[in-house]
Amino acid sequence: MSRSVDKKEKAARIGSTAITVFRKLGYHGARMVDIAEAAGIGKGTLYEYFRNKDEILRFEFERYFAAFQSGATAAMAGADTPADRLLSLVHFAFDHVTDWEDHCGVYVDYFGSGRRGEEAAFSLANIYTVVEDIISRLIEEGQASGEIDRGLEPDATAELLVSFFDGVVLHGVFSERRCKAESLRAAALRLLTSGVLVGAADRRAEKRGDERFERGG
Amino acid sequence: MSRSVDKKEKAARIGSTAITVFRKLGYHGARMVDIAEAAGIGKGTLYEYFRNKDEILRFEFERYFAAFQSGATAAMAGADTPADRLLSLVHFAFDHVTDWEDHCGVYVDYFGSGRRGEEAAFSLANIYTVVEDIISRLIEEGQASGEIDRGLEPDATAELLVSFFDGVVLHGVFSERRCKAESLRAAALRLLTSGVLVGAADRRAEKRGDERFERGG
Amino acid sequence: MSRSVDKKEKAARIGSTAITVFRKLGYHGARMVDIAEAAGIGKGTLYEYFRNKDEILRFEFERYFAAFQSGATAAMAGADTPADRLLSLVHFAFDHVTDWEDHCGVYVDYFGSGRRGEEAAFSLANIYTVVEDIISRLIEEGQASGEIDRGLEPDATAELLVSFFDGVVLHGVFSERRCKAESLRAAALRLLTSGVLVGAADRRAEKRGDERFERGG
Amino acid sequence: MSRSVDKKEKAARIGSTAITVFRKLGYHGARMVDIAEAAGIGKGTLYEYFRNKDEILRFEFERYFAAFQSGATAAMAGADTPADRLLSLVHFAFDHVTDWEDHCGVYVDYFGSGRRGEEAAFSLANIYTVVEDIISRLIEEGQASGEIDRGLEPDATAELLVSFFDGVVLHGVFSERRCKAESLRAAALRLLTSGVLVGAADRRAEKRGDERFERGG
DNA sequence: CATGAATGAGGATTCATTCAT
DNA sequence: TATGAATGAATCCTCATTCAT
Repeated sequence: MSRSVDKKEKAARIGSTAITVFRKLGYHGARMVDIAEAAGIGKGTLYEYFRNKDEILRFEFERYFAAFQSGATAAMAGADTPADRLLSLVHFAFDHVTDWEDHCGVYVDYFGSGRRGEEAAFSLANIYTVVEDIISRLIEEGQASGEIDRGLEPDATAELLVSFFDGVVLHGVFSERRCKAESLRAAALRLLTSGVLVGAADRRAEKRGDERFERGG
Repeated sequence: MSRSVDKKEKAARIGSTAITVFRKLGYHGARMVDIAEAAGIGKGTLYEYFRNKDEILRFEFERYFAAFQSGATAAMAGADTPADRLLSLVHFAFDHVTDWEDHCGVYVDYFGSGRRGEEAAFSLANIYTVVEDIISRLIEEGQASGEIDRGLEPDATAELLVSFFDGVVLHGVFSERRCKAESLRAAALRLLTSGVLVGAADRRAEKRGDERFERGG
Repeated sequence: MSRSVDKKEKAARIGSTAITVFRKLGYHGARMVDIAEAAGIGKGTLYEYFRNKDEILRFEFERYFAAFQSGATAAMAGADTPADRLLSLVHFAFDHVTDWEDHCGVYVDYFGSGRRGEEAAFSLANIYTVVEDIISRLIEEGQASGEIDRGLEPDATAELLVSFFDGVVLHGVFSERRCKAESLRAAALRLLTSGVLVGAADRRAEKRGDERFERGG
Repeated sequence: MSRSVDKKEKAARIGSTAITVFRKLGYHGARMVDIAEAAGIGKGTLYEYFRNKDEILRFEFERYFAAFQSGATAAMAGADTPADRLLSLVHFAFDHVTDWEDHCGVYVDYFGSGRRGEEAAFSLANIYTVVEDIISRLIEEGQASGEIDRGLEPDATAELLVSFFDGVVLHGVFSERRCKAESLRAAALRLLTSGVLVGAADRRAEKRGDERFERGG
């Protein structure tokens, strides 16, 4: 048993190191030796813990995915209304990206290489489906309870929100960030809740005012 | 003069083909032979038109970048107010992604491989800077004219918008799109203009109402 | 520790084999596979010991150069007068060429390819400078002690002697030798000591006789 | 006829240019394009005048060889005694190297690549045989007439002299010359005629004196 | 368990040569 | 005759993976 624990722990340490290396050198650019050296072990030892290069990434991706799922679940559990749950989710997403920054960068590199339909269980498409479904349902609930704009198409909006989130990740990977994470998060929340344009919000508010009259009438 | 060949045009044809191949096989996965075969030429001929694999991508990236710049400029030129220009830009961005879909996919793959500060002239960071500056100024103008929410921090919002846009691109690369591009675009525009939450828009509208009284008073 | 291999020794064995291959096929004509096969190892293994083709030659050249230097030093150490040292040096040079025959042949091939000023530390020019300086000084000493003809210009003679030596090497490379090494060496020594022409030696001897008289008088 | 003259002349011009290029870039390093460009013609045109890269060198080598032969013959024709002929030959050799410097350099490069027995008609071994035979006979004649030291083995000495000559060439190829050609030539002549060592010449002269007595007695 | 020496499949790139114009 | 576009054979080198110790 203790042996098995040791092995797992060492695999975790290696995997974690590997991500750092992948991040710096790119998945393709990183050689097995680089990882081994960074982990302070021999090249051959790597293969005692992982079948091959891909396997290391899969291992880490699983951790990443699991952390996302449990974190997202927890975030939503702490909120009452659908809208709050949505905002909590966004907050969590920002935190998650910060905590798993290197991972995110690596996945852009790795999954970006047109490997699309390769394996259902091991792809971002997978995580997307899960999250988009959650958000879509959240939106529907929010629309039912009147908290969320009924004019939005739940599926499209969900996909869009996830896309936006990806974009924030991607942007950090592609270019040095110019603004601080905090002001970015603030802008994101403000934008998501009330949009950019003053006129549009007004018009909608007015329209809704009319609706109330009409309904009320 | 020997066999007359329009070198410029042939280079364009090869580059275009290469992008398709890159998209399908990934930049790393695509072998020079693959590109040559796809272009219906010999392996060596490739090197008559491009110094190496990288050069092909650079060539295409330049075209992509140029198209983006001129397109964005044109889009904004056709609009009167800052807010309209912003919306035009968003519209154009969606069109651009559609027109240059393969390119976008390839760049995610290529630039994702931690090659960050390599060369100023050849990186997405470059395009980002340009666009973010434009948007930032647009927001400031919109805020000055009262069209855009003054609570938004121009720089952060600009970076965020570009990030969002990237996200939409990335999402298409990473997973098969679930919604039609049209409904996605509609959702995006609605979201950008008035946000998701009903309450927030209301609250803001009300606040502004108060301001009017105060001002008026 | 894994398979214990004396890396130093193996590198030496590979390098030595490589020289043989270079000699037979020419530096350019020899493919890495040829070397690997001759050494009884895999192509990739070569690169465990040497960064590239060039590096193999450099490695061997260093050995050759070191052997020359220590050998020349030892040869001269065993002689008393400058003239003896010079003759010892010539003897050693002949021995050296015999011992390092393949090397010499390879260097003609390698350094002959107009790569002149490439790298100070790695060129025959280097070895030449060292040797020519030694010989030049030897001649000066010999002239001072009256053993060597004072009419000779030390620098030019030194360069010439080294050139002659090179010529002997080169000749073996370019064409099958017609005479036995021994008779060649004998001829060289005779020629170096007293020249070819009878008349000249006589004339000089006579002149010197006159000088003696003049001095004596 | 004029056509044929044109062709020949152009071939000569191309060949001459090629030698310059070979000299600068090495035979292997020089690409056909380099030669074509240097000659101011198209790559394909090269093949109108020469079957292939090798052929260019052969063509030039033939010129070089012919010039050597006729020059050597003329040099010897102008001298009366064997010893004078030998000295004339040496003088001519020095002139020849100067006139055909680039050629010499190229041949070191080209023939140095272990291509030994390839083709009798096209190799330095060929030229060597011719020259060595001439010199050997010259020495025998000189020995018969008493002008040349009878202790020298004609064949070995001939081979040696040619080797020496090669050495002077080689040295110029391998390293920047330190001494002026003139002082080198002077040293060479002095060395060849009377050697380096004073004592040896004396001893020999004395010995010969004894011989005279003995013979005379 | 740990290791690193050995390996060869695989890919980018070069360049002499051909040949249609 | 002159040309340069096209070509693929040939070669260097990399690196994931194996395996003897």
